[in-house]
Amino acid sequence: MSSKPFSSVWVREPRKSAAPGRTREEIVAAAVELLDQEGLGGLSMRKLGAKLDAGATSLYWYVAHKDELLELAYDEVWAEMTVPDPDEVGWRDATSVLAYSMREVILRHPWSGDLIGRLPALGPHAMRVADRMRRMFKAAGFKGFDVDFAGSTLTAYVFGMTIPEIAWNATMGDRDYDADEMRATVRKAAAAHPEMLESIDMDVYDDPDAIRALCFDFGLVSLLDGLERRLAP
Amino acid sequence: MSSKPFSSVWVREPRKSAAPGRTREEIVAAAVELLDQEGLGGLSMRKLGAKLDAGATSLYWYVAHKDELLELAYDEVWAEMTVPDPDEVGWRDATSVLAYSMREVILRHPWSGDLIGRLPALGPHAMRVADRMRRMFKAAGFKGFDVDFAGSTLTAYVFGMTIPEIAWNATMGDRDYDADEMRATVRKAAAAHPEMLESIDMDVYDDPDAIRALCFDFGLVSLLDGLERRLAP
DNA sequence: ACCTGAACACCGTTCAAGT
DNA sequence: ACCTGAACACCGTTCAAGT
Repeated sequence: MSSKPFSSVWVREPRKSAAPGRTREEIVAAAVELLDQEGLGGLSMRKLGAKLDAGATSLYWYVAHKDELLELAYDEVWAEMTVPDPDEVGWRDATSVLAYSMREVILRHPWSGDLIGRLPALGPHAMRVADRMRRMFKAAGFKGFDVDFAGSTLTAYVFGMTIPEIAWNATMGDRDYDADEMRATVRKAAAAHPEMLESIDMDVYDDPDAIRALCFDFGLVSLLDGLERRLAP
Repeated sequence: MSSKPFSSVWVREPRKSAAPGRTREEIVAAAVELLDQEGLGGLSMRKLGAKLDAGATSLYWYVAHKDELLELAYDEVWAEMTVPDPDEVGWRDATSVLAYSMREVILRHPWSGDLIGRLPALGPHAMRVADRMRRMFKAAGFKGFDVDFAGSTLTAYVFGMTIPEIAWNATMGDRDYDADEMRATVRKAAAAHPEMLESIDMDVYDDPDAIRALCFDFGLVSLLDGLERRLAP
C-alpha cells in the first residue's frame, strides 16, 4: 500500500565489498572530518570525493544519496555519548551524566545540531544509547510507555537547549564577543517592551557561556525533579 | 574590535520605501506561502521572484540575503502563538497553553522547525512572546535569572519535542502509514539489543499521533512539576 | 529609487562509458 | 565490481546596466 517505502541507510542492504576499493568506514570518517572542519554546508559530494582522491560521483556506489551519508556520519556522533550504568550510580546521576554528555558531544560536532531530530536515528550507536537509556529509566521505576516518554522528554530538553547554543557559538565564535554591543542589540529589539527591558538583568550578557551552563543545569534539575515526581505512588 | 558585527535583519536599518515598488510585507507574505506549500527546500530566490512577477534578483533590493528573508518569515510564525494572561488563568495553565500553542504553530509551519534555534529570534512578534513569557514566570514567582532560565527550559522542551515530530510527519505524511512495516524496521535496527526489543511495547506504533500527544503531555507535566518545585521556599 | 539579465561559482544526481 | 567525466537542472549572489 505504501507509495514509497520508509527509507534509511540502516534498513537498506549495503553493498558487500569483497576487499578492494574504498570502504564505507573510510568514507564516513572522511565525511565526519570534513563536517567537523567546515560544518554541514562545507560537506559536498565533490569536496568529499576530492578528499578521498576520488571522482566526485564515485561515492554513489557506496551510498544512495547524500542523506544516507549524513545518516552514517550522524550515527558516529551517538558513539561518543556516555551512558553510565544506573546500577552503579543511581538513575538520577546516570541521567544527569548522560544529559551533560549529549550536550558536550553535540557542541563538539556542531553540524550534528542540524541533523538532530531531522534524520532517523536508527544506527547501531544511536541504538546503543537508546538501549542504555531505557535501562536507566526502567531502573528508576518507570513502566510501559512511560519508559519511552521519560527518554523522549530528556532528549527533547537536551536537544532543544543545545541547538541554540550551537547557533550562538556559530555567530559569535569567529568574532570577538562584545557584551555592550549585544546589550545594545537586545535593547533595540525590545524597545517596544519597556517593562521587559526594565526587568531583564543585563548581566546575562557579561559571560554568556557561564550563564548558559547555569541555565542548562537549572532546566535539567527541574526536569529530573519533575520526572521523579512521576514515580511517586 | 569585532571583525564583523552581529548581523540580523532586525538590527539593520531597512530601506525607507516612499510608496512605489514592492513592500517587504508582500514579499514576506509570499515567502511564507511558498514555505508552507513547498517547505524550506522549496523556497528559492528565483521561485519567489517568479511568484511576485519579478526578476529573480530584484528581491535583493529589499533584503540583504536569503537569511534575512528567512528571519522575517520566521518572525511571522511567532505571531501565531498565543500566550495567555497568567493573571487570569494562573501561571501553570498559562504555561501549558503556551506550550501547546507553540507545538501546534510549529507543526502547522513545518519549515519553521529547521529555523528554530538557528536564526536569531529578535523580531517584534518573537519579542512579544518573550515579553509575555517573562510576565508568566514572574507571576509564578521566579526572580532574577531564573525568569529567563524557566523560559529557556520551556522552549527547549517544546522545540526539542516538536522538531522530531516534523521529521516524522515529513517521512510519513506523503505515504500510507504501515504499522507493521514500522515495527519491522525497528526490530531490524534493534536486533543487537534483544533485551530492549523484549521490553519495548510495540503498540506504540499502532497510532503514533496519539502516542506522541501523550508523550508531549507527559513531558510537559513533568517539566511544570519540576519548575514548581524551584519555587518552593 | 527600483528592477533587470547575464554571469560566477557552486550544488546533488544520473548515466553511459570505461577498466 | 568499481570508477569516471560529461551533462542536467538547479542554487545564492554580484554587478553593471537600464528606467
